Amino acid sequence: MIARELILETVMRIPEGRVATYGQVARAAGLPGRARLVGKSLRGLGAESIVPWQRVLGAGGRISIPDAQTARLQRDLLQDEGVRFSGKRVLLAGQLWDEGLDD
DNA sequence: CTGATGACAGTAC
DNA sequence: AGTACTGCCATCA
Repeated sequence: MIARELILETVMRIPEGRVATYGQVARAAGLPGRARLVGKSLRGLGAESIVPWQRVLGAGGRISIPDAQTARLQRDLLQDEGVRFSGKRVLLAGQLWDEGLDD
């Protein structure tokens, strides 16, 4: 079983307008403690990817992308699908993905 | 094998 | 609120 596949598959289950943290995705993928592996798996994905990588955030709703360009893209994409921000952070309340029920 | 690194997370100050 | 430190784990020189 390839961890990267599990992670990408999990990220694709996040509905539009919802967000999740790296740690949460790792847990949902059955890989508790591999939050960093999630980031590693998403690194390299771009605007062309079918994977909604923009819905994955750091703890507390912070954008954890080192590249400012990509970080800005993530913010724009999220705001575009209706995700609300509080300054530099995403308001996780009411927008955090519920692993149990999709949508 | 050892040490450094990183789209993380939690805690402490 | 911002910085620092620790725990974590896969990857790589």
